Amino acid sequence: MQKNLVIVESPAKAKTIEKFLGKNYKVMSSYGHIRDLKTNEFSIDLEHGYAPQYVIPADKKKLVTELKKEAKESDQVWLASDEDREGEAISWHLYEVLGLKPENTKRIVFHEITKNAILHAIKTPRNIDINLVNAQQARRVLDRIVGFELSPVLWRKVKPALSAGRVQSVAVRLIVDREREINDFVPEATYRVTANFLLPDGQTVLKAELNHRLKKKEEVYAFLKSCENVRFVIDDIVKKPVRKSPAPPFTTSTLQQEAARKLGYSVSQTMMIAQRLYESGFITYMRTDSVNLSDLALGTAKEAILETYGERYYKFRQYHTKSKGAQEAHEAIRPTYIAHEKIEGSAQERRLYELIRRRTIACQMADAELERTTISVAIDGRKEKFVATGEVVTFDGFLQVYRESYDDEGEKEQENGLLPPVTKDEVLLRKDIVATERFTQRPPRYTEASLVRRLEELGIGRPSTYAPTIQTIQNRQYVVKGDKEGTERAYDVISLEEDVIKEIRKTEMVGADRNKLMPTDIGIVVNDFLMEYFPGVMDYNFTASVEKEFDSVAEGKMVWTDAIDKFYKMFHPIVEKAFAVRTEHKVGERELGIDPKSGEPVFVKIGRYGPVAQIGVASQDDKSVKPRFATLMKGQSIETITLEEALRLFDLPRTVGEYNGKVMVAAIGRFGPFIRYDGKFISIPKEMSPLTITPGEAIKLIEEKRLKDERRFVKKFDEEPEMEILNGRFGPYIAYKGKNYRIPKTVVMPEKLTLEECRTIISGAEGKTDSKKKTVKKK
DNA sequence: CAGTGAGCGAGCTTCCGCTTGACTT
Repeated sequence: MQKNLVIVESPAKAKTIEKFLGKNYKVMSSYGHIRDLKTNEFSIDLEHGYAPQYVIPADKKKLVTELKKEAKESDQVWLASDEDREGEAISWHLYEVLGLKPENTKRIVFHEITKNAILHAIKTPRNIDINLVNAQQARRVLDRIVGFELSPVLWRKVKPALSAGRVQSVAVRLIVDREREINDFVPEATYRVTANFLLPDGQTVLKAELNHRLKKKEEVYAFLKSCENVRFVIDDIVKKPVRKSPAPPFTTSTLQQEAARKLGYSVSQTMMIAQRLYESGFITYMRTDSVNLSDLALGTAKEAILETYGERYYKFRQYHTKSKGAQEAHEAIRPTYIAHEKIEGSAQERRLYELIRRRTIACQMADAELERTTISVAIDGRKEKFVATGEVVTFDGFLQVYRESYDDEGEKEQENGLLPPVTKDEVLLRKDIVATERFTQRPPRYTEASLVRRLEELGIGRPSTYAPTIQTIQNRQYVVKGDKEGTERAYDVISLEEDVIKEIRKTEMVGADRNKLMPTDIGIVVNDFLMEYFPGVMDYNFTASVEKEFDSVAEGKMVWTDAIDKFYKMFHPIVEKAFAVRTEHKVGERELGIDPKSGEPVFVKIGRYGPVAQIGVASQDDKSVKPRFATLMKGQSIETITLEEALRLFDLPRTVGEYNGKVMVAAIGRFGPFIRYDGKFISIPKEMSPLTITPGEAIKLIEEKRLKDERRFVKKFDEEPEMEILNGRFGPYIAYKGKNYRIPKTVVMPEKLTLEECRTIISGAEGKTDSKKKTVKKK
């Protein structure tokens, strides 16, 4: 029989707040939105001013009934969802659905979860801001219109079950555009000239680089020639102090980036681990775009720094969120108790916590101070100079705790540390001068985290959607995360040593990539199609420009349905037009030529299940005339495949030969190329092709597989037939009731494990969370 | 993480933002 009911968005938050408010307050959570448009219908009434048709999702019904009951029994209901557009809408939906009355409903907001902040909020309630709510409705309705009108166009023109949307389609475009930039990239070569000089002591070496790059080989020869018999003199020594400041505290996006670079976590992994830290009360909320720190956090960070590092290392800093739309609904991501150096939890949780803690502390620490020394060496008779730069940390400051990582690390030239002591006009002895051919770098492919950074820069997507968006574009097979083989490239090294000029040719590997996002054929075709018909929605500034409209709505300067009407009147006719375009062929289809055997045309296109080659066309009249199909191989693209390559695909399945009286057949299946032999399937490694594999190679694969299968069974238990010890790709493991368990490294001889020991291993593993992977849906 | 193994003429599909679910017989 409480007097007051407070409703917040997150249950973890509810738990903490309840402690501050005492007996007269009950705090409950709405678990985000409690109402939304129907999931499988358009749900916007175009005839009646774009009226949204909201429903309570099935999994929220129980919760809503409970909230209703509690609200009825309370004298006063406090709607305490976040202070941003979505939060305001959540409060409004609660108000409507729970049937609340104005006289006993109050809207409150607080920016940090402390007793003071909450008590202050209770003292200063306000009403629901209907303009802000309407801005959210406009956002929601626009996204539904874009998504549910574009997707069906793709089903018709490209492939069933595809999707398009304001956020995901632009994310795909970024990746497609980048891949094209990479394809079109022409590296330019220049010569980078470095020299090693001996100081007068005859021992110390000074390494310096020429202050400009040479373009042509003839220039290099001329330059080296001119260096043969000249004096090199220390021309200038400049020392300059440099300061470096710490990075701001973490937001969702920067946390995702740093966790990827420093800990190797994927974007969704980071979010799952952070969620657990949040629920355990170790960190503040993990979905935020704010870099703001509460006074409490600033104070405790100061204490921790003063205690551990001393006054010299402390500096008060306040960060402000730059992005315009940011509402500062939450704080930055930080430890709840900064004094806690370590936490209990899995190794992953501890590492992420430590990262967050270090970043938070570092941002309240003093600048690092460095001294940068630049030494220039004059060449008699030339105006170019050799330059050596070195940086020495004179005061480490925040660097003692945290060093930010960058994506292009390792590509940068190594910087010198301390330079040897030299004096002006000192004459140096030339050891050698080396000119190395260097090439300009192609733009980098996106990683999950760098894509998030780019989306955030463009103001597209929100902290809660970065990870799901990246999942969606991979689920739709617009984009794959994968590796790319590098190619070999030759470069010249021309050197002057003693009085001899020598030229040698070396090779290096370039362009190799690991775990990067690359567009698929489907992604490219869909992107190009959308770019042709819907350039407005695909524009990188589309979100920014509609956000401006939503802002006007939020400020009460515009009626939300007018904003939608303006957009719809422009957008819908284009959808109609895109539908109406009669195409003989599928979007993205390409005719390669004529099959010499049948005289029929050969096409490549996006088929029902992905890229496919086709010989002949279906006949309208004669149903028996059927085209033939063959799936493209991994690495082949409908953009680049040739007629010959396409025709070869129709050689599969192909009889490779016989072995022990049974045939070996090569083909491509769901998981790539394989050999079928004696009712078994053996994968063909990617160095070989099913088109060219020889009987000898196939037999070798079959024998290897046979050997592996024999070694697969390590041990069985008669008393427990479901318990088995097996050899897998990653060594021995225990299989039990459809689940697999790792055998600890401390076990040297797995075959000696007893049933009891196996059980202990399993019960030990059960305690931890095991990420269950969903198998590909069949049928 | 731990083994899988097609098809291409009609059944269904889809958006973006909030938030964490977890059962009865």
